[in-house]
Amino acid sequence: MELDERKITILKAIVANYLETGEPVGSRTISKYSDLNLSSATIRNEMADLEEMGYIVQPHTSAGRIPTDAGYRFYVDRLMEEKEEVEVTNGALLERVDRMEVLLKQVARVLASNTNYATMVTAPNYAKTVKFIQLSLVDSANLLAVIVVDGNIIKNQMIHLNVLLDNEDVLKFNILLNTFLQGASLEDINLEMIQEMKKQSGEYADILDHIFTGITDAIHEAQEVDIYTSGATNILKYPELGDIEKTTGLLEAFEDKEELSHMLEGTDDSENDSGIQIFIGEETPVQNMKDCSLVTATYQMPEGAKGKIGIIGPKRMDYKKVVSTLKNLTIELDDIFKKSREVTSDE
Amino acid sequence: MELDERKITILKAIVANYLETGEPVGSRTISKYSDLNLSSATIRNEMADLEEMGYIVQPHTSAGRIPTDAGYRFYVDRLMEEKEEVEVTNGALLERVDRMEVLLKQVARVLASNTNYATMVTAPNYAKTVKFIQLSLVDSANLLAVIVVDGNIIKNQMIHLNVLLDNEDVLKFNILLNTFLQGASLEDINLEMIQEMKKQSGEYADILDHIFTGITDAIHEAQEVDIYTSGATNILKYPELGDIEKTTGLLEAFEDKEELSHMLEGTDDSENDSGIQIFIGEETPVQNMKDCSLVTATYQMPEGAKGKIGIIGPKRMDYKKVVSTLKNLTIELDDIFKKSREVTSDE
DNA sequence: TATTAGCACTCAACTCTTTTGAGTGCTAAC
DNA sequence: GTTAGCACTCAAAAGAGTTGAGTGCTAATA
Repeated sequence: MELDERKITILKAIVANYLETGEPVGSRTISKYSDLNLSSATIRNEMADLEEMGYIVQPHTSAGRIPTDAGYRFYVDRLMEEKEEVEVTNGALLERVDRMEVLLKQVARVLASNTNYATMVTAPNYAKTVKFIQLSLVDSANLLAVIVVDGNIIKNQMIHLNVLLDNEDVLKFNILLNTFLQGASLEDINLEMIQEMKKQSGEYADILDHIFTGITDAIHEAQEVDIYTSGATNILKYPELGDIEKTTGLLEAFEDKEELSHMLEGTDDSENDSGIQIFIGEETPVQNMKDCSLVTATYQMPEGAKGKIGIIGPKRMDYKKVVSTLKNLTIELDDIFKKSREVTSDE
Repeated sequence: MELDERKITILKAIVANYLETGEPVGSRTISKYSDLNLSSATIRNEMADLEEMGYIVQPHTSAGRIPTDAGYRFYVDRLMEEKEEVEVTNGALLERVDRMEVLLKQVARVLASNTNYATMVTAPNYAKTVKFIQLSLVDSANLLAVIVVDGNIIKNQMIHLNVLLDNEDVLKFNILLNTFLQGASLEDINLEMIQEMKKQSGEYADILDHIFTGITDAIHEAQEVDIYTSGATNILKYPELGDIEKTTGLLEAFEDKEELSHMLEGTDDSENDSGIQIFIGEETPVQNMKDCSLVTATYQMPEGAKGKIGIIGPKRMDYKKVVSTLKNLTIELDDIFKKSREVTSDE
């Protein structure tokens, strides 16, 4: 059987209507709604064909049709023309904020309240190299290590001492650490390097051990992907997601930040020029989301670092709106990062 | 009417039974369950009295009784004998962790999975004074401000420069800042102080402005109470919380970290020696929780700083278990802090 | 040959009624 | 003061009927 022009028109009408109403779509509705001027009987015949081809199903005999995953997929890939007008919200969407963390939290929050879906945003993942490292003596027992990695991500580590150091000692350590570590990527810092540093530090080798533990801790932490979520409760607004168990599962998945960030990082955006990916139902990378759709976008910083934005909603989410919102948002983000770079001038 | 011994026994039996089953308790159940050896008719008479006194109600005629808020309150205050045996989980409950943040997250998580309620933990709130402040030149355009406040809470702020500074300038600033700010409580830092510093800084007054904005930002942030939550989805396990709307409201309240931490900080623990407080139904400080109970505990650090732990569950939560778990937990926390203090020696 | 009108059929959802059973309050007897 | 007994209540479950949107099929139509 062939998917001719008319069948496509009908499929599109069905999906569009279902996205709007959430109710199974009947033949008579299409007969009136579309400008095909066909009787409901003809539509019925076509619908039977579309069902056979796997694009739509009936929830039960004598009900209208709803799209299958394949139906949504076809709609998203081929039928959905995006809203081309730029959103009015643009510009006012985000206040300018300096701290990355605050900015991303806000992105998640604004996006959730704009779309009424659950949202998540990961911090950009750099190929992290150490840019600056400094130890300071806070008091006689505590040494503070501050590590700045590429992209101005700052990590602190308080190191407890059981020997007395004076400021001169600390200065020496600082020189030693910076000589070795500045510009090193986090993977470069291995046992060998540590051994070498210990050798050069002479009498302070023991303390260095202590310090190193602190620093590697901080580095590990810097490597973890931060993720911010918002709008979890929006999930409850879509009762078609079914029973409480499913909802619970979803919310649990949404609470598990680690799994979420892995999931987002795992999405591959290489082949898609806009950086936007849509996962429908079973296509989602996490079992608990198989009754939902996931839309992800990638934003990019001037340094090349990338972060992800994700939206989880029901399969009948407003894909058009979500995609266009995400596009605008990534553009705006790119803009903010570019501007903030101009202000700070070059490195 | 008087609340005699027998009425108390019956009330206790009713509450205990309802906590266990979640079903309204009938007279026949009590007649068999308790060792009073009274017929159900007698129990019925007593129950009518208890209802009149406001301790129990019938959800509808011809149903058994359930406790009112007053009934729960009486049970909690007078009838509940705590489990005195120490929990087996004690000791293994928490791995030792160095970073406060990680530790508290774990507390929330462990507590949620142990109790099956929603949990939250605030970071200890210090009377914060500046302990150490340092500016460092990360590169020509970026100045990093590191501020350590009492209790070794560290805040960073990256300050973008549009003038060139050399290391000597930075050193001057550092001396200036530390002279003025070290030991100052966060409230002390006011306009007057800033004016005075500007005067002394001479030609750099403009830059200082810039720097100050950064520092006050960081200080503000340090004053915010951090809060960690876990087990939000446990709320969905108790359908007696009623319709989806209530549940949504609850979950939303639970997502709003700011409101939550205000709420917890607002609970007054002065008159209770164990530091544990129980809020039942309407007693809870937040409207959305009026169908739940909230149990809070206070833990204490050797420096005197206090933090709160909160548990939200249905009114028919297992108060005994929750209270004893919280007691053990705060003891264990106190222990961890004491130990970590011993190791780091004194300040 | 494609389209359509017409009709019998299906089935979830709704309403209305009946049944069930746990639980009560009251009264009279112990 | 306690209890047996009984009539009464009412939510919840089960059943019966009604409705209406929607279908598939067939025969007539363009």
